[in-house]
Amino acid sequence: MESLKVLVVDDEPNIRDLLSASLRFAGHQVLTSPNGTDAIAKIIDTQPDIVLLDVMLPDISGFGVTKKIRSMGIETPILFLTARDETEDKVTGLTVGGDDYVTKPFSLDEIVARISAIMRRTGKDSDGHSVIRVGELEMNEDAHEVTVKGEVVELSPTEYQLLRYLASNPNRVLTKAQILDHVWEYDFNGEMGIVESYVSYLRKKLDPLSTEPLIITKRGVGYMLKGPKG
Amino acid sequence: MESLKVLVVDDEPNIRDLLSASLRFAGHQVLTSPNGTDAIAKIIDTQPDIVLLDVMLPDISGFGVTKKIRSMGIETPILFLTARDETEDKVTGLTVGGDDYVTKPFSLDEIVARISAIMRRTGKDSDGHSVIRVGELEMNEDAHEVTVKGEVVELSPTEYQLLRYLASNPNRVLTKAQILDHVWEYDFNGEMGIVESYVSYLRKKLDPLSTEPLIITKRGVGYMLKGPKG
DNA sequence: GATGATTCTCAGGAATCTTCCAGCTAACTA
DNA sequence: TAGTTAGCTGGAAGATTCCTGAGAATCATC
Repeated sequence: MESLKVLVVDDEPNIRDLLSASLRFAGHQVLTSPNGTDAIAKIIDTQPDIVLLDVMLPDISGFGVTKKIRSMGIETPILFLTARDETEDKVTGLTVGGDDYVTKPFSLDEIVARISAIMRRTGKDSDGHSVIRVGELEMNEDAHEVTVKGEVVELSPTEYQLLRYLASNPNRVLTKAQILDHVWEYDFNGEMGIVESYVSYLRKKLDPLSTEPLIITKRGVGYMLKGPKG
Repeated sequence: MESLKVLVVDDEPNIRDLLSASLRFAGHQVLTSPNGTDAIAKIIDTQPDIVLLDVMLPDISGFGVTKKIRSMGIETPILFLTARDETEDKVTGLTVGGDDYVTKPFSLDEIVARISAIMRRTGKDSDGHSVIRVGELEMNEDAHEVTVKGEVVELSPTEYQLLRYLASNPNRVLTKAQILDHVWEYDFNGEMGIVESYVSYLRKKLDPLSTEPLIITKRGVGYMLKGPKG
């Protein structure tokens, strides 16, 4: 995906920092805003490509911000951030345009994936293919379907996210800490052993279908998904 | 359907926003108008392909707007938006031309379907196929008839709309939130469990006739209607 | 009104997924 | 080679998600 101008709106500095660091690293230009009024001003002023918008803000709610900017004819797609317990009834009507939502606590990979999906749907992403291909592995993001040499592999949500993170960084060693930070929700406070478990699950499902092991262990460093080139 | 120029006339900003977001996302060009006089001016000025016209407007009623523009020889088809409690008598006689009406609160899928139907009838939609085909499933939009391998399946209105939304997006996972936003009326504030119920109803009716399950559950993500390609 | 279809909610249970643990194996080091 | 460390994997408990039958409420039709 090409570089985007992203506006992050959240009153918690931790969340803002987390998201900006991650998105900057992904090559995007990031602006932040701590409340609704400031967000509206920044949206008008800087015209971002996408807005990550917390629903619960100290002054105007995320919905209020949306109404305001939409009434001004600004069509910037929005990814709402909502607490898990306030979703259900309040969320209706959010997914009609190009908009979408994720529940807190989220994982960073989730955010990146949703941004890609929105950009793809709104047609603003030029190289928008929804299929990740690494060697014999193929991930169809629309259908959420994974195949190895054409054979379909059924994965659980976490297995899918882990594989997507690995497949998005082929031929590059990712430490367990990195994997934990990207794939698991940001408030997860378990041990890194869980990454080992899920790598094991993935191997058990993927390796029987592939000609050579897909996920390589770099002892003392981390894991790497081997692609055709490297 | 090719891109249309749509004029949305309603005094409630929420409704205008909802409709414009949805129609813009569907690839149409959208203009909005908050009252009757402004609407008449915009219709004359911009010559839209279709008008979504609220019957209850602050100044001139939707009927008044229609009379006015018809008297000027403008034949633009109109989709009326009426409150449910407005008597049927008032509405009958509206649909004389290519016109049609939906009652508030409507579902977005309903609106999109009605627009397609009008465009088909007035012959302005070139590639207007009224049959949706996905694998063994066939939905005839004109006859409102569903068949699996040629066998007719009787569906309730909601079941039909749900299936149409799924069939319009084959091989693509749709979240329960998306389904709720598109298939159910916009003021529905129940739980997402209702989607599960209706998927269950559909499966009970469709699966006995098909060779393989049509609706796939992607656990933790949503539902998908599986087509022949994927 | 009465009957039947339809919509919607709810709750029990089934299936699946997540997480942790513990014992084991493989790899490195001295 | 033996000791040490890192990584692998089966098992199990607990949580989550999904399915579905039952029933109340509403709507349509005669």
